[in-house]
Amino acid sequence: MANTKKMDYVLLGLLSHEPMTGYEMKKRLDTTLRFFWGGSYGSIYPTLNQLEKEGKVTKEDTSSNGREKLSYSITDCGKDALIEWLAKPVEKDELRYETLLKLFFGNETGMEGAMEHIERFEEKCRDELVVLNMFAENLEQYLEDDTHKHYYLTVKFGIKTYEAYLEWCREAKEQIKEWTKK
Amino acid sequence: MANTKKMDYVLLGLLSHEPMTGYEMKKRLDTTLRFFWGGSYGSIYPTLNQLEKEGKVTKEDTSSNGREKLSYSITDCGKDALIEWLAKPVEKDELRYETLLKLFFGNETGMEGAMEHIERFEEKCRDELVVLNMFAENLEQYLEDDTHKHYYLTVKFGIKTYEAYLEWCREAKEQIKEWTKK
DNA sequence: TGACAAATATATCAAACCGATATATTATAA
DNA sequence: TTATAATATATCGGTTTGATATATTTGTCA
Repeated sequence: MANTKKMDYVLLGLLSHEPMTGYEMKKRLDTTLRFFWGGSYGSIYPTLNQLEKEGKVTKEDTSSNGREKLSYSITDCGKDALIEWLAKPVEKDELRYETLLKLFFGNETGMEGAMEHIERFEEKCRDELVVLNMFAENLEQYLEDDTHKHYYLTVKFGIKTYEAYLEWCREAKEQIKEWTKK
Repeated sequence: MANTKKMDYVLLGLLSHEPMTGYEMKKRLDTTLRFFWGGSYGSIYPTLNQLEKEGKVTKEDTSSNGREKLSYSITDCGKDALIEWLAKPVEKDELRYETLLKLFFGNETGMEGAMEHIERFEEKCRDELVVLNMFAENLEQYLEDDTHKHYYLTVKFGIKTYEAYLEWCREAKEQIKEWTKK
C-alpha cells in the first residue's frame, strides 16, 4: 500500500504554516495539536531527514552563537504531497482512553474504583476546558486569517467534546450513587 | 520504569470476564471495546505467550475436529496483576483524529475540503450512534450484573461524545457557510 | 451435491511510533 | 555564582499496527 505514515504529513502541515525547527514542531504537537494528535522526538527527527532526502523539505543551518539550530522549510514538491494527502478520505479516527479501559474492567475492583477514575478524569477535563476556552477567545480576534479559521474549528471541537465528557461524568457519578445505595 | 505495556492488562481484563481464545479477544476489541481501545493480532498472540510464561494465564487446547483452538484462562497471579493496575491512576487518555488533523491543515485546500471531511465524519458518527444506542438498550435489561454496569457506563460515554460530535458538525458547517458567503 | 465465500483460528514480519535518555548550549532566577 | 529551566538535536529499545500467510470449517446458493 501507499505511504500511510502520518508523521510525514503532520510535519509537512506544520511547515506549510511557516518554517521551523524540529524542536518547535514538538512544541506545537504538545500545545496546539495535543487535543487530537501527538508526536515524539523519536519520530520527528528521523522523519525530517527522510523528508529532506525525498526533496519535500529543505534544511537550513540557522545556528546562532554556539546553539545548533536547523530550520526546515517546505518545498513545492512537499506541498504537493500534503495537498494530495489532504484530499484523500480519512483512514482512521481513534480514541485510546485508558480511563474507559479501567472503567470497563472495573468490576474487579468495585464501584469505588470506578468513581475515583471518573473524578480524576473530570478534573482533567475541567483543566483542559479552561485552556481551550482561552484558545478560542484569543482566536476570535484573528478570524480573518484562514489558518486561524481552521484552528478555530478544531478548538471548538475540543470544547464541545470536553463539555460532553463533563456531562457524562456528572451523570455517571449520579448513576453509580443510585446503584450503590440500593 | 515498571511494566507500561497496555496490552497485558487488556487481555487480562477480557479473561477476567471469561476464558476465551485470541481470536475471540480480537473480536471483542473490534466490537465492544472499539469505541475506546484497539488491538491487533500482532500484539495479541505474542502477549498471550508472554503472559503464559509469566504464569498470569493458562493455555488449554480445546481443538475440536481439525480446527486449532487454544483457550486461555486467567490465574490468581494474573488477577492480582490486573487489580494492581486498575488501582493505579490513568497514565494517558489519547485522541488520534485524522479528521481533525486534515481540518487543521486544511487552509491548503480551502473550505470545500474541510466541508467534505466534516460531512464524512458526520455520517460515521451517525452510524456509530445507532450501534451504541442498540448496545445501551440491550444492556438496560441486564443491569443487575456488575460487569454489565461497567460496560453500560462506557457505552453511555460513547453516546454522549458522538452526540457532541454531531452537534459540532452542525455548528462547524454553519460557521463555514457564513464565512464563505461573505 | 458441489462450489465458493465467509468465518474461525493461530502466527509472524516490517514499518511506525512512543518514551526515555544522552548531550550540549544558553537564558533565567535565586 | 550556581543551579535550574529552556533550547536544540539525536538515538535506542520496546510496543503496536497493518498486512499477510496458512489451514480448516461453516454457510450459502445454484
